[in-house]
Amino acid sequence: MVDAKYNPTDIEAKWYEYWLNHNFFHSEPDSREPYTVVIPPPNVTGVLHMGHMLNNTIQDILVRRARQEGKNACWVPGTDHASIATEAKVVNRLAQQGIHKTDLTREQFLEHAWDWTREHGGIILKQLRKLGASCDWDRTGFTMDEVRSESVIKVFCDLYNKGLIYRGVRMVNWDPQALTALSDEEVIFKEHHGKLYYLKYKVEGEDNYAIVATTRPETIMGDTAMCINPNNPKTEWLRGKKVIVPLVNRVIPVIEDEYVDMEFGTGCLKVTPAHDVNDYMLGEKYHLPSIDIFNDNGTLSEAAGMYVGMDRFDCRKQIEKDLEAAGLMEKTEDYTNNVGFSERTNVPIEPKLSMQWFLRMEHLAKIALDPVMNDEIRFYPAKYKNTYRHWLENIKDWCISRQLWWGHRIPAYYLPEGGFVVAETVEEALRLAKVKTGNEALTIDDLKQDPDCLDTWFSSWLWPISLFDGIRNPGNKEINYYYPTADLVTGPDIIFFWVARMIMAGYEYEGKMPFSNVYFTGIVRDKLGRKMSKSLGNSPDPLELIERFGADGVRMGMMLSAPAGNDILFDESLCEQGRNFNNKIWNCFRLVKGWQVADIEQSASSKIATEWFGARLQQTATEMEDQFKKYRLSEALMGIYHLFWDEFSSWYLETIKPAFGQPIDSTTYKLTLNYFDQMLRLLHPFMPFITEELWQNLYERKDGDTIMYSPITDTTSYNQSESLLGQMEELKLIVAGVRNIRQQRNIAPKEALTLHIMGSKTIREAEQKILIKLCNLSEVVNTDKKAADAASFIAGVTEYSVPLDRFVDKDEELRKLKEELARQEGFLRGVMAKLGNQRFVENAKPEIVQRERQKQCDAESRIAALKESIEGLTTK
RNA sequence: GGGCGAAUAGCGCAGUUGGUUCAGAGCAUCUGCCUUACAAGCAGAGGGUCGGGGGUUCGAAUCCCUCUUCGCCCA
Repeated sequence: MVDAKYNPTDIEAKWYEYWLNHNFFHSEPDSREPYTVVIPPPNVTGVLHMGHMLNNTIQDILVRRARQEGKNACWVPGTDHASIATEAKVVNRLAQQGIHKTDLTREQFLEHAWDWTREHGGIILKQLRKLGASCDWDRTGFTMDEVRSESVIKVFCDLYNKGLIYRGVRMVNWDPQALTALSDEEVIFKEHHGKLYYLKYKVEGEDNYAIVATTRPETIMGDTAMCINPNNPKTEWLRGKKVIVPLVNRVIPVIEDEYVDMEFGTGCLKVTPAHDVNDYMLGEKYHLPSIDIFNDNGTLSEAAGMYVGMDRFDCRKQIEKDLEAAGLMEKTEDYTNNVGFSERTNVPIEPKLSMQWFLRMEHLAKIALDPVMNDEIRFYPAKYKNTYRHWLENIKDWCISRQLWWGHRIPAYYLPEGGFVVAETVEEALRLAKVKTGNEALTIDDLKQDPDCLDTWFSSWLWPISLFDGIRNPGNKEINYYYPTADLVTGPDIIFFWVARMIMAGYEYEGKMPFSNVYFTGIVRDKLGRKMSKSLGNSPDPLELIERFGADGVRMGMMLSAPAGNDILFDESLCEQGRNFNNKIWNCFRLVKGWQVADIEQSASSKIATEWFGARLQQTATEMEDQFKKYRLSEALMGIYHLFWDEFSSWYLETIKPAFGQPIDSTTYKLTLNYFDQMLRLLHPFMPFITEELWQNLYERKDGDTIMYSPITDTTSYNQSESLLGQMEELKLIVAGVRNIRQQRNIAPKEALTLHIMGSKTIREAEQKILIKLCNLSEVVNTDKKAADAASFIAGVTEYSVPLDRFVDKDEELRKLKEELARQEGFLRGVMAKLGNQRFVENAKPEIVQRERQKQCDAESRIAALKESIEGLTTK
């Protein structure tokens, strides 16, 4: 223990291994109160980014704190299979090897996907260990492992049998790159700067044109009607007519519907039922034909009849030219609109009619709304309740099928004679098929399983249940013990994707909420407020940060300015602050453990200091308890930070510190170690490594001891000694006053000063000793008469002065006194105005009025003292 | 276009039911210090009238209205 600087690297590795070797993170059901957290599963092949750092630091803090509170804490880690993202990566890798996905069988492709998962999988979980995450690694789950997969299939069948899952043709969000449908939640709307094209539709049998404004001229091949608003006088002339689609020369009817926005464009809307959600609804309503002009990959299909095989955006450019050449384009305008992009592949979504599986949401939304609205499940911050309600009240059915192979294959089996059955196994499917068809000759080979797989979120929503095998084995020991989980820590961006759906699944399958509290973290941004992204290159490498500042330092950096729900503007200097704090703790430890201890009597000043700090520590512990309850983690951290650095290091240690070469009395020493121990425990959830290191070295410990299971300070018996705390605060003010005088007059710390206490104020001798020590005073004297050349200050309601002789600058002193006098008089005027207001005295609560009278009293005595001093200086 | 939220010190934030000198702590800034644990440190200082306007009240950062600006979600 000689290093003047704290070196985290070795220490962190050492203790993490120690914790693992002793199985300290592992939980089994027992008689203690459970405290369960399930990790928001990151993508199995992802790598750690700053968002994970924040999120997992918070979880670890909560879990470690719960452990110290004597709960049976269980933090279950795991990953999800990230259907689209992983499949895309595997497809890319195959492409580099010259292999096309369609060249492979499903089984061959999945073998490649599993290879990929084995190669890249779980890196992120290893990285979390560097952060100090105290996950129960034995319980690591994966959405595609056996337990989770069977759970997903079982739930699908169950919901199907309940009539909540159906198959149907709907307009879905199609990702032409990933070649799959997406749910509404996976579409991100972005501003797109494009053009508004004004196309000329010739009116059949007339020499007139109707003008249609559109952002997507390439879809005209799919037009099957033109629509006007029946209330619009400008378009009235088109009523009942037919128009001719430009270039295509198809004759389409003009229909009328109030849906059309009269203000937009020309008031004429082209209707393309196959390629626009709203047009689709019009198509349904008026029984319009639907012409699907796109292939799955976004190129023009045979049905378009023109531009076949051309990409949709190339086609837009080409058709613009062709329309102009044909004189059918009136004009174009610059136009900005919102276009949906795929969350995963970032290509523009193509609305597409297709056959998909859907989950009805009405029932699930209903059971999920109330628990949040009535605070059975609490959101932090609570403002997200509104967002949540709004979504649930406007919910649409969930498209759960994906045209992918990497995922849980939909357990629907099509029959040779049409129709299908849904079953957990193919054997069961065959049985059902025989019943359904009455055909006993059917074999498994006759059944064709649906090729699609399920949305990844369809497995994630079961996570808090499936991790404890509650779907396959309802009522098992683990699910009974660990469910519902306590806290969920996640980002508000997945409130619909995940949080809401977990609540639905929780009530549907367990009849209980999946968690009691949801802590929504902010988004980690750079210090300019930009989102961290690979393309901007503004995201630091978390592991490199840990190398530079230590995991504890980075954890503290993340927490320092991360109140729940607020974005954090990440700046490395925050980690630096964390590292500095570690260093401070380290050096305090060196100081304290370096003392010689002797069996001598405790000094009166040390007695006061130890009593004061004991009360102060209790106070902070109590405040932290309250802040943890409110999930105000940054404030809890700030509380212990302030206690350790300012109160303990700067005040307490300076007060009890023995003179150079002198030993410390054993009473004070023992208490100091005890305080140190208690503070390390309070700090441990935030900074697990350094606290374990120092805790282990504070006293003799034996193998198997750990701070992880050391209870935090018990505050139940806390009897906050107001007077003890108040007295010390007053002493601090006096010390600050003297130091200020030194500073302003440039008096060296070595120069001993005298302190005069004016008036009748008495300071106990032990307290005087503290003043003498901290201010380097030669003596403290009570006096009525102030020395002529003295600097003075007011602490509380008492005036103190320091005779200065040669140091004093009389004019400067006078100026300061007068300034202070003016301030006090102004304050008194305010108070008097209040007290002079009869309505205040009559209406305000008595204690408020009393408080004002006290203020008046204090101000008057301060003013008197100041006047006296001014007079002393001027008359001399 | 619909909904939600925010605006307090240079910066990012706290401020519970209106009432203690209620305008706060952190970082940053400035000044002086290598004082025998720590310069990754010690000691001290300055800085905002609470986005603008109006109202309720004895009293408003806090409640109401309005305007402005910004953010998020949804369409």
